Amino acid sequence: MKDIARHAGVSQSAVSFALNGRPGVSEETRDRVRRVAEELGWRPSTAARALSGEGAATVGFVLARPAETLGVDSFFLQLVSGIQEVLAERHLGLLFQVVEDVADECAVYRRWWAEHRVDGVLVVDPRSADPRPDLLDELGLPAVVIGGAPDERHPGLSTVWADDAGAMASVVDELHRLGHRRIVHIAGLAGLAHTERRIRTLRAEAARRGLGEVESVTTDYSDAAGAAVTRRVLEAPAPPTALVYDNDVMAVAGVAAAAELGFSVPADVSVVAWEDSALCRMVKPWLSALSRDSVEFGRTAATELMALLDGGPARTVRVPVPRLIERDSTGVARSGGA
Amino acid sequence: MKDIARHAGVSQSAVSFALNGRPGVSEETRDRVRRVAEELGWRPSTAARALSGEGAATVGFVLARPAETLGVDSFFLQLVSGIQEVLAERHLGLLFQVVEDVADECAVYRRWWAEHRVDGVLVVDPRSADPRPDLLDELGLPAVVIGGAPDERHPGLSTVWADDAGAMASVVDELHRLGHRRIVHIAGLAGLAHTERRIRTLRAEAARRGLGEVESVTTDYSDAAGAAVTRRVLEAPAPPTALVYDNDVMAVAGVAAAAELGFSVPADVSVVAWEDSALCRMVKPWLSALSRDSVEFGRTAATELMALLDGGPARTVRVPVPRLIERDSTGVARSGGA
DNA sequence: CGTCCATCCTAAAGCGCATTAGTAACTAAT
DNA sequence: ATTAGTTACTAATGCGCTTTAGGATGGACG
Repeated sequence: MKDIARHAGVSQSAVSFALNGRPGVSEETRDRVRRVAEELGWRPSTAARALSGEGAATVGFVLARPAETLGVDSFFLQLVSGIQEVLAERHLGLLFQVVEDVADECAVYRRWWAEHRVDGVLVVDPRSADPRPDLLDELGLPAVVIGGAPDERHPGLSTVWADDAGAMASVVDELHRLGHRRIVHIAGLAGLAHTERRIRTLRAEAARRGLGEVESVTTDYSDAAGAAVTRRVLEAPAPPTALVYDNDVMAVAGVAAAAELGFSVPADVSVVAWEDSALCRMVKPWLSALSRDSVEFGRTAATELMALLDGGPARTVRVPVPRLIERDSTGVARSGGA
Repeated sequence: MKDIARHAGVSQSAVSFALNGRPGVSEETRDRVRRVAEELGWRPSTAARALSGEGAATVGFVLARPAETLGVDSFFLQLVSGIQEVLAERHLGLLFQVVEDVADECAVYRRWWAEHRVDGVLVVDPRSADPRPDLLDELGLPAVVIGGAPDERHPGLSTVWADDAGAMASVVDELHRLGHRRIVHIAGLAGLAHTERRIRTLRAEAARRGLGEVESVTTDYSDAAGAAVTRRVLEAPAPPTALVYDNDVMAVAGVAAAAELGFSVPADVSVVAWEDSALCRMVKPWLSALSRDSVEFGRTAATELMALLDGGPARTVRVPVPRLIERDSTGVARSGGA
């Protein structure tokens, strides 16, 4: 900046005013300064900017997952990709960290906050008794919770969520229409907010329709868990005629497990995967799946965070309800399903 | 820090010396300062540190992939996870960015450099005529190239690589032993260095053994491409008896495509996937695959980068050769394979 | 007893930017 | 012609830290 000032024949402050669109310099000077800056390939030092109170031009994203669990999961990469798209427009950086659990995640937030490393964070995998919103409130760190339910207890946090309840209802609706009466839900991690929301909704919808046996089994999202639970429920005395899996990986593993037990899909048992991906079209039969646009989800979340950073109010935004794509793994229930 | 100085009854400089392990303060004072800092929950402001010449305490990682391509790929997430593990020990941040292509990637490096945002970068997917090493050399940005071949033209860059040539040789070896003579390699992206290395090695190994027909077809790593190429080569007059896929996704899609054409695996055609993952055990038959430890790969790369940041010399490190895990998709060639 | 050197510490400068207070020139109002 | 107001700029300060250049004290040594 000193160089620019010299080349343009003005003071450093004038340069600062000119480049930041602040009043106090003539349009003519502003243009000249801009040109010189361009020529010299100047870019503001984020460190200096941050130090003089402008914020770090960075947002944080923590993924709390044991390293081994980071398997075949397209969701997060797509989410991040969408986030980036929006952040890049403003040249905001994304500080990314993978940790073991939520406690570590909180520690990371504290550190980032103390070190003034980030201006805000994106929180994923909200839980039922989640310490993170409280912490972020306490730290005053702007944050967007991705995938949480609207939360009135933390008016400072924005929320971007998909309507799992509506999606689950549509699945139950369709399965009921196809004659299914015994549905088992192979759910995700027990603590997660959306897992519990799906479980509650399934129960409610089943009750509303007078379906007898619905069951939700929580898992760790792994293919192994998907296969194991599938075997267990299909070997029970009165096996279900429909299985709803909370992710694509478990659904695929489940179909394989069912086949081994002599169950054919969809003749003997229908399968729905929550989360559509290439995976769903890589197995036979192609899996019916709940599809949503994860990239767009990320875009929305990032947009909300930027609004928050600009001083806007916290908001709760709902992305479109995941839509059930019917492929070949769902069909009319065997023997009336009763 | 001012607070600490006041509480401890010393000057700010003394505090700085004490906390950074610099000489110039007594052990007693050092301890006292440390205690006070602890009590006050002090953490250095990275911005201030960076501004006074200490570096940004951050390394960069750019993934040049169109958003849609970010599908079912466990490799990168695992790699990043390994990287993090090492960086976290030193409280180094990871600035992550997804861009469309290499040109954009270069632009990101330039920006990060100009903004003093990162102390070094990790480069993935090296290409055959890659502009990045030159750029990084020019900028003087410490960098580790992940997955490249040793490169004497850029003595400033460290390289961490897996021996694709050795791995490919072992695959050809095994397939040859099983009686296969016609092998098709469904390769990855044409420009990538490791793609070309694998193609060259396949050709060389085939020639060495007098195998006639080997072919490598480059793709975009997608399931669609995997299926399409598989159909094409299997419908040819003299179809191959063995298929080597450059990733797990294409292999799975390929097996499905083969089945549709009436080819049974491994009776009619053997399949090897380059990259082992849960996916390989989610289809029938389980896929034989080249397995490597991607998390460890990430750890190694991060370790090398830190060595570079500490002023160490650039090095070339080879991680263990991927090992062929034989499962159920490989077998003796049909009708002698000839 | 004075000199020299360590040791332990302080004062002050500087990193690159934003910002506030201040100045000079010029215009409009009294 | 004096004052107030406006515009276009400059000087100077501070953000939180590191680092360099001293300053004070005390012990060893001639």
